[in-house]
Amino acid sequence: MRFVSAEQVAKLAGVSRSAVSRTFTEGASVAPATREKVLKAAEELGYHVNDLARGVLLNQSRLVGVVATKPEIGFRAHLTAALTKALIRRGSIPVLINTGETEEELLAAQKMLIGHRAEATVILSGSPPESFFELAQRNGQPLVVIGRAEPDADRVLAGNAEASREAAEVFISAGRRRLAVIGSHSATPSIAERENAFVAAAHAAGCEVRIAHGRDSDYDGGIVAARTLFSQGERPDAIFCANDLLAFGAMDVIRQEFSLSVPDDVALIGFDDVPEAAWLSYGLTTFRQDPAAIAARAVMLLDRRQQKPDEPRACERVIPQLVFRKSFSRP
Amino acid sequence: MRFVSAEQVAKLAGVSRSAVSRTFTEGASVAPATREKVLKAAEELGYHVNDLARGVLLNQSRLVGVVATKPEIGFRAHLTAALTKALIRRGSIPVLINTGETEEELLAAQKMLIGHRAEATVILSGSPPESFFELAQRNGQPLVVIGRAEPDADRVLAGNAEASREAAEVFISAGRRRLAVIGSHSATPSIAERENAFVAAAHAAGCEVRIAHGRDSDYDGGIVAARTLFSQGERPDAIFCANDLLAFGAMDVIRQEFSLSVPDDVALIGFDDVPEAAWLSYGLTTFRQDPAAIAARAVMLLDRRQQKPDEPRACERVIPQLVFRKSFSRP
DNA sequence: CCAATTGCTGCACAGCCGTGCAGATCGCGT
DNA sequence: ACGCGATCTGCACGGCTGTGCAGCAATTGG
Repeated sequence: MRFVSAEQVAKLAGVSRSAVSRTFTEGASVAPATREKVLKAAEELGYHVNDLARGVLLNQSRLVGVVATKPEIGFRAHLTAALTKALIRRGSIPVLINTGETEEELLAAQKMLIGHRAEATVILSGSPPESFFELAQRNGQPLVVIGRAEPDADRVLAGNAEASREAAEVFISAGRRRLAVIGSHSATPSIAERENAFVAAAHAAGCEVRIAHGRDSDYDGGIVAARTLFSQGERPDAIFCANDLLAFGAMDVIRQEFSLSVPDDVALIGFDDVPEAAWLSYGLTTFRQDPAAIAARAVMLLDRRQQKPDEPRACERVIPQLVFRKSFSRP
Repeated sequence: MRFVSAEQVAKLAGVSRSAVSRTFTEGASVAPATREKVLKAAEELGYHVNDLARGVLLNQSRLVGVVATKPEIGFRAHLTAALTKALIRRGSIPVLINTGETEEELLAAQKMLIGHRAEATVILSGSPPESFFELAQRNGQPLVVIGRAEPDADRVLAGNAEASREAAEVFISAGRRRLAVIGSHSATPSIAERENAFVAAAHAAGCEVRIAHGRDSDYDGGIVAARTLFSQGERPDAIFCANDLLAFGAMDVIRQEFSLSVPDDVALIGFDDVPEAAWLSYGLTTFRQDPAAIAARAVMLLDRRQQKPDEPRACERVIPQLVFRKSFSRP
């Protein structure tokens, strides 16, 4: 199987190979007539520029790595989808690196990206080892990190701290005093930040906060965290969950296992506003994060970095907005 | 920014460039001693084989396109994740083509894949236009289609018909007679097949079936379909939903808006067994599809096709299995 | 000790493209 | 008619790699 080469197109069109190349190169100088001839011949033969060869020459491809653990879960799924779509619109080729549990797989994938001279890498989640950043640095791979304060890379951050503080405030001003927060043992930096900021804000207002952790930041995590909160100690009347999945698990346990009412007995606030939050069974009050907006910022940072490689690291902020639903009404 | 080239490694190691190339080429003949020298020099300089140049020569890259619409939704999210993981394990580079709504975007993405000499393309969903298959065919791009009986490509199919028939049978043998099925107007081939097979099986058993459609095959689709089913005409006592999301929407409407009981008043069976099906609020009886198994079959087909390009098209089947939960108990 | 085989190595070429440079063509003003 | 500038074209080079082929050293067998 051989692909059509520019040589063949040139021959058919009766021009030199350079003319063909220039026809398909942005901003090159070709006479409209030859351009026309070339395009016709290319169409006839089914010619496609060999981006590999082009990449060899320019020493860069249009690949952009998207690194995520469990990209099928919760908000990350939406973020991944939004990001790939934005990248395609930009003319890039999104490579989804679904890093399993092992570090080797991640590093192997990174080497593939470097081998293919990827343009940049976007990190959605997971905590890559130091060597990851080192390798990227060493090979001039621009990095964009989402939701994590990595100082050596451009980053897009959500206002986790601000939002979490707001959660504490609205709970307290609604008269709730027995606060709790649900996080996880395998917390990403975002999850941890939300938990800590909530606790700090509550303390600042003179409120104690019970803390419960699931194993992961998912539905099951919410289940076990809520069970511990309600089976021992003083029962909370307001819980801030570090993401929506945790909140769904908690809500189900509260209602079904402890027969308590949400929001009357217990108020709940989640984070992310995944579509399930609006489902009739849940009606979760939560902080909305717009995946498309975050993706757009990430792409913007990419563009900036490509145009001015030596600019200092930048940081974009996206502010989550509290959406009120049934699980906790506006005070 | 220049990357390290084999030339430089060769110089440092005191060997020819060929030796370097052979060191990094599977199955090439190099003396252990030189190999060692080369590896050491490569390590020191931070050398990575330029896969682009390699690709130019071999006329192929290790990119594999993964085409999906709305890859963040429901079962597709899990399938996408499983597939990318399997591809990475295989040493391929998964490129996630998130086709927006427009056909142009899809075709543009396909051209990028061809331009980069992608090894193959896997289609998860969506209905690519005829020209898509034509272009792939013309450029020798192997195609693997999941969940769709495209005759011109290798394919992985779920036993939609068998499962749907089973759904009808268990409903009927449990004494349910007022059957209904929920599908969608923008049905994928899988969704349509499930709907049709269920209706056919019920008819064969002498049962009428009411049919309701949502706009899309998602939660909102289930909502509107259930509303039409219960606000007019004879109310069904058993509903087969073409996927789990439709079932969740239907279940919420049945319980919350019509105050009926699931499964006492209405039994529900879904399809896919996404994790939400096991959530306490739903407990959905549904057909399990294992994303990892499907992904493994797809990768197997890829391997086969690469080794024997002229083999006739193959078709792998994966059988979904009915998982009983609260929404409908085993008769 | 010599011949034959084996195992490596380096040369040179092929694979496909973008682009600087020099030459060719063309239009235009005088 | 002629000179000049502008526009386009083709040549040749460079970018990085894999591999056939011939040569070389080393090992083995007699």
